[in-house]
Amino acid sequence: MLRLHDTALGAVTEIVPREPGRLSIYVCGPTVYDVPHIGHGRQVLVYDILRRYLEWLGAEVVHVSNVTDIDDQIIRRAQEVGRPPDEVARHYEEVYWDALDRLGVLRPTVVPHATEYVADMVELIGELVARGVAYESSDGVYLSVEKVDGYGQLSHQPLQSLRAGARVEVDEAKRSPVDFALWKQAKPGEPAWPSPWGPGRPGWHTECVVMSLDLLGEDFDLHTGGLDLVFPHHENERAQAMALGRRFARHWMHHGFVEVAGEKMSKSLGNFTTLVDLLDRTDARAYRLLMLRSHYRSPIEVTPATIADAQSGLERLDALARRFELRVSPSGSAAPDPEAIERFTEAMDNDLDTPAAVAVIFELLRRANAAADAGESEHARRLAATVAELAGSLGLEVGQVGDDVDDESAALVERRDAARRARDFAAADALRDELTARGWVVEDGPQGTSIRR
RNA sequence: GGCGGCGUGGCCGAGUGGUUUAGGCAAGGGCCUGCAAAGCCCUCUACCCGGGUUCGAUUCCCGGCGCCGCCUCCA
Repeated sequence: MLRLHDTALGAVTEIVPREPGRLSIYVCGPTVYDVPHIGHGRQVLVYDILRRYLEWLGAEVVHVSNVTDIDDQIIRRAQEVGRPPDEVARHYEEVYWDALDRLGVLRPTVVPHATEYVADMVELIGELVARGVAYESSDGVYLSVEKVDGYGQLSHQPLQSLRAGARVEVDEAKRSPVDFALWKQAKPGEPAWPSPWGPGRPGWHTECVVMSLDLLGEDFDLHTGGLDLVFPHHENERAQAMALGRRFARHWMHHGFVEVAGEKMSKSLGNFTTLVDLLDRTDARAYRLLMLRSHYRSPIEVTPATIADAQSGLERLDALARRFELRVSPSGSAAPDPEAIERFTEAMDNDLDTPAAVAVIFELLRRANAAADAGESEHARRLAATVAELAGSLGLEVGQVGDDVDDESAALVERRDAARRARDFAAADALRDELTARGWVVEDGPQGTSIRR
């Protein structure tokens, strides 16, 4: 049974789904005003790994992830580049999905957009106003945080401590500095939708409430996002649902940050690498393995050194796949090792302890090679198949398609084999150098020379 | 100031009140190989500091030091 760290609870707890065998998950998606950085890459990998693992266990996963396509940042960016906001949003959303496809991340089951839900949001805000929890002000509508019992319980920030927080800006329009905007009246030139409070746009915290409840229903299983969304975003979502007396997420899960030199990577610090840049120079699987090797709640350093480290590990997996001619295939092709499967699921069930799960995979890898060296081919095959099965359950595909060998290189391989048969090692070494110069890695096996990139 | 987290071997990174060890990368030695590569075997073996609890603490408690995150832009 899967156990996860629940942010509201502050502890690891058993995840009991609303409906047995069916997990409803809402993942806070991107605001599409800029290119995604590798921190976003970590986010989507964390939830891709969770989803794939659940599906591998046999659960049905309904994975909803929103796109915020109207927001202050998008408007600002649109003004900077002199384009309409919707065009800016469409552009960056396209960049986002392209990057995710390259990362090998599954698309969500449903992708709602904020702009598709404005009418529903207006309705929800209206209910909050009718209940006296929200109020209209000079520039929009705000939620009166004091009126929500239990505000601060998700982030463990008592209201008093928030009031004391010196960073809260005093805003004339708000009755209390901790109140937050549900509806923002449009300034001239800004995109606007009709509402009882004048033309404008919804505040950020409302869309996820409306969309998650609409697509997953009350009491859905899991709401997730980055640690920085705990407060205020998720706290404020929760406040709206509670103010309406609607059951919201059963569990909350938050992941840690990608760091650079010990500091959080973020747009505001400007210390980010874009996901596209990373993918241009790194095997996407190496990035996934790098993420898998640390726990999802821990900070992680992404540097050329840590990526190279993961790449080396990945190469061992690929070498195993070559040795056993493994192909990524649906489970069942070879009977996996039950004891290893058990240790693997034990690790994963323990709050997604992927480092321990990866350790199981690498131990199997070593044992598979050792068994093959000892001539125990059946046993070795079984272990190797388990490696492919378990790695695959985390979205780590080993044994991908072979390299296309051009005719000239193939001819060089043949000449090298001939030279080696003739024990003309000087010629064989020269041919190897030639192949190396063409970018091939040359390996001699029992069946002769083989090359790969 | 409030709340939360972290400090493990050359590096990354799990975990545990003691007895057998995470795992990966790197390094060194060996086996294999015509030489390599790949693979296997071996070695390097640690828990920030001080106090407490305990027969015994890296693991629990208290204090300290250092680092990080959130406190309404943020994955």
